[in-house]
Amino acid sequence: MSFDERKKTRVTLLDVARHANVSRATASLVLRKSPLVGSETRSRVEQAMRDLGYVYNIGAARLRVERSQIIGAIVPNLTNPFFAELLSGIEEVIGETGKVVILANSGDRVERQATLLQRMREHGVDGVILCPAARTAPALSEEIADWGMPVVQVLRHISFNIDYVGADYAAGMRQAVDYLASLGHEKIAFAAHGSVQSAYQERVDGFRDAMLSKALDPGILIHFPTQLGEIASATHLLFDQATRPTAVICFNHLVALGLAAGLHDCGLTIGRDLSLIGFDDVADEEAIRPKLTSVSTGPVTIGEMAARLLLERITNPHLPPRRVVNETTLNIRQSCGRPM
Amino acid sequence: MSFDERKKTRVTLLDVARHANVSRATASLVLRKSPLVGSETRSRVEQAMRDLGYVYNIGAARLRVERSQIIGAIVPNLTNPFFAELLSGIEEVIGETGKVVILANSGDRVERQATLLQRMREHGVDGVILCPAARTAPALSEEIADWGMPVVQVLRHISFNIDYVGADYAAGMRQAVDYLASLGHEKIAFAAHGSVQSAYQERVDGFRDAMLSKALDPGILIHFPTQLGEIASATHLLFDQATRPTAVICFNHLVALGLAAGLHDCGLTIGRDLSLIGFDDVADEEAIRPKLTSVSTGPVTIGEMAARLLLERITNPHLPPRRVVNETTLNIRQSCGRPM
DNA sequence: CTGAAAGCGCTTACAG
DNA sequence: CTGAAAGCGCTTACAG
Repeated sequence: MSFDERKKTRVTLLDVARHANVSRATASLVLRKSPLVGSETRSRVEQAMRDLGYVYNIGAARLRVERSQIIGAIVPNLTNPFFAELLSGIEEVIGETGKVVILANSGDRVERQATLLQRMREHGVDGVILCPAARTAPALSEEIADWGMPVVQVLRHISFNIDYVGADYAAGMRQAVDYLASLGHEKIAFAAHGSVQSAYQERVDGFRDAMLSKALDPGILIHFPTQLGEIASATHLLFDQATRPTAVICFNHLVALGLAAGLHDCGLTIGRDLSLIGFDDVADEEAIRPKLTSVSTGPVTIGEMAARLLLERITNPHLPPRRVVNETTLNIRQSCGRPM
Repeated sequence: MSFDERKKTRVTLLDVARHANVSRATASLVLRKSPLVGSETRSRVEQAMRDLGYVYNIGAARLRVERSQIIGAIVPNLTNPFFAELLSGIEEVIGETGKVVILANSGDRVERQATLLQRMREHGVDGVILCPAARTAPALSEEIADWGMPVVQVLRHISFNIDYVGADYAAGMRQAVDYLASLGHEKIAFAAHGSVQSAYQERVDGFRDAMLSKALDPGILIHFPTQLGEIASATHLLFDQATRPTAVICFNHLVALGLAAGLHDCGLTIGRDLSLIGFDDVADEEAIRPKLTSVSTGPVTIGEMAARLLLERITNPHLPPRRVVNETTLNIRQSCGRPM
């Protein structure tokens, strides 16, 4: 059968019904597994579907029923393995329910994010999981409420009126600082990175608070370039400070990777000349030598939780907004030692 | 306005038309930017859309018109950064056209892949980019043809009847072998990994052919565990062979990462005690020390090309099947030296 | 440039 | 358990 012939012979539910000698209504009931239809009839209809090669048309069904079976996911960066793991968690639990996820990359840009949200509304998504771009106006939450669109924020948040799933970044910083302090470190730097948003702020504030509570100076805060390739060659920034740090806590795994390389290039031995703690604990941390001690935030789990929360929100839109803050754990490996 | 009130007040094209004092047909023409409608009328309608907060319903439009504006993408593994980069290329070019991509993870399992394809058909996707799961029956290509569904295969192929975009893995192997041979290596191992599919076969065959054409023994072929964490601890396999290799070519960047770590654990220095060449050249290669010499396959570019090919296929279904095979390049960095 | 009408493929009361 | 009918929100000839 040629492509064109096929077009006009698309088989519909009515065709199936006729083939099975039932009404279209009955065929529809079979499709949706209603108990109203007898087993003999049911199997006759199912056989007809197979015979004719029937394909359910979700789009047509959606027109009648308020459910598209499509979920949107918007992340600021697809290339970052951290977000890839997040997505994998999301796709896993959404996929299990038979729904489908539309993926989009905002590039951390607000205008593009607006376009994507609009596009998703046009596709009638049942809800979206959004990692808001940096500098997203908090007013977006009111728009979202006006639209009546179920949304959960992941990793970053712009409003308390919308569900949120993230990690306890501040606690993670405390674990890192406490551990380094227990080894005797007092001059601890924070190696920041990327755009300023809630997760950034919580990490920076968490670092400062943790340092202050140990009566240490939280003043060594350095911002590293965005591109992984440039981080290594910016390592010297660590040593251009008024006080030279004996340990560094990294904003995320990209910075950790970059600095691990950069320190090697400087001829320094990690864990001896300088202690290094990573953040996020993506798969790589195990593969670097020395193995990186790192604060784990569990991106896959966060993705799964966000997906579950969204599904609940969809079935029950009137729930009060919830916040799920995942615990962090410090995985102690080989990149920290006592200060020299 | 509450959630429930909103539901019943959904604004339709007819509402817009009435508000703007035109017919529904005219409003529809404005929507699709037809030149048939006068500029004064057009702006009146556009104003009405804004006033009423109209949202275009793609699903409804699709019912009339054969185009869902949805593209499917099926990959065997989301967590692998290589596929994340591929996806980012796909999303980029599909997104530019205003279309949307449905993402799904087959887990490299044939049955799950079948479910996903079915689900995508039900959603009426305009086409799908498929990286076929290992052991996919070639007969799938006939099913796809029967469905009349535009498909392009990426990275792996199961049939010559379907468009394909990949990389010239064999040429990449030749570049790697030639380079090592030029340094004087004769005992070169191939560190394989993962499931057997076309890309696997092409790499293995490419390695063997390249070795034979240099009159070298292609017999040192070792299969490493799937999980990144286990590769490092399996490094000893390299030295359990009848002839001890002086260089290793890795199947992909995961193996390269794992072996780089494992060799370090064995107290060996890469580039001196053993030369190592990576494959795929994901961002990490630059961040490892020593920097890994690696064959680049350009996953982002492949994703972009696959997306473009699919768009062409959709607009012109009768084109003969095409094969786009991307060139590979050898990025020489620091992980290879002369044999000891 | 505009209006009235048919139809895309489904679901959902409603009456039997 | 089944049939006839209305309707979801759009597009597309067709006639003006």
